[in-house]
Amino acid sequence: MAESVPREANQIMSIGDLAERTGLAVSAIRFYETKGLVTPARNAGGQRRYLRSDIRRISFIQVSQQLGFTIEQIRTALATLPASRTPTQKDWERISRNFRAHLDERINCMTRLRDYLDGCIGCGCLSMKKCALVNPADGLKKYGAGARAVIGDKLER
Amino acid sequence: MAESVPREANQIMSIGDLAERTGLAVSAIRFYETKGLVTPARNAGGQRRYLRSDIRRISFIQVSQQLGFTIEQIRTALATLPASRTPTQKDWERISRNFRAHLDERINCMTRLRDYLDGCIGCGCLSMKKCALVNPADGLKKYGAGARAVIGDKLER
DNA sequence: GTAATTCCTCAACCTAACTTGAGGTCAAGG
DNA sequence: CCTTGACCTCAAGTTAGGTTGAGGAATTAC
Repeated sequence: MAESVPREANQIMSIGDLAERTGLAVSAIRFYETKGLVTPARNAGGQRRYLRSDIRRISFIQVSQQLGFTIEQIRTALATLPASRTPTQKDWERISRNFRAHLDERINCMTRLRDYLDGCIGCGCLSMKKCALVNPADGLKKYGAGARAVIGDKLER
Repeated sequence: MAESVPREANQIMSIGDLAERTGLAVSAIRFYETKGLVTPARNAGGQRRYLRSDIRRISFIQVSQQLGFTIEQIRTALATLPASRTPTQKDWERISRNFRAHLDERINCMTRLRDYLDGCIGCGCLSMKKCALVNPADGLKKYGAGARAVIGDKLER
């Protein structure tokens, strides 16, 4: 009896609904919640209830992940969204622009690397000094404990 | 007394030497060995002995990692090098070209994504259908158990 | 010749980003 | 009402790419 109005019409979804809408696993959505990326309301029985606007939020997370951003970076970006009201298109545009800048940087970095590749790996010197491989901007990857050692100028000969 | 000739002059290095030359941690080089990326000889005492050509091999691994290739992809690439002789410049060029192709693909993918970004996240539709975000070529990332679910065409409305 | 390095192996630990499973509750349909 | 499926929490497992540490042997430096 807790919810008399049909959820769908009321723009309110269960976690299963949201999962189906976004293509994410239910467990992943819960995981994102533990990381502070979404904060759904709860109904009387303690079950999560999402708004339709959360679809966009989750989708943003998905896209960002595909672009290689970490959960933490995404969390930071989402934190700039207004908490008091449903984010507007302008809000999303702002975040989008910001991420695009990061993306531009990464594309430039990869392009530079690609252009150096033959002169680098192919040439027989493999000199990292020229390679500009030194600590690529916001790191394509950063696993493991501690920061990845910077590739310095101590190669070959 | 096992090694009378100075190692350096003999083009033979200890793991520590190689680590210093490449900027990698000793532990990382050993790790790469467990993954089949390098297979150094051993001296009488059981210590690893590397050739000068291994510097290039290790460097290639470093570069490839920075470019976002997985250990397995790198292993596969290195496996195409001749085992019987020291790889020539031609050998490295061939691998390099191959990797460059992958890199091109990734750059294209990211560029496409970047160009869609505003029309995607910013526009208010966030339609993944148009985003081409579906399973980016050779995967920017692939963590966790099992393959990442493909972002299908089931978004928003 | 011996002390200080360096190296060896093997097992355990680390982070990121999730998934899986156990044991139990909630909600919707008939 | 009561069964079935969706949800809940919490703990443990997974993969990639390594690092850290213990306990012991080999080299190098003086």
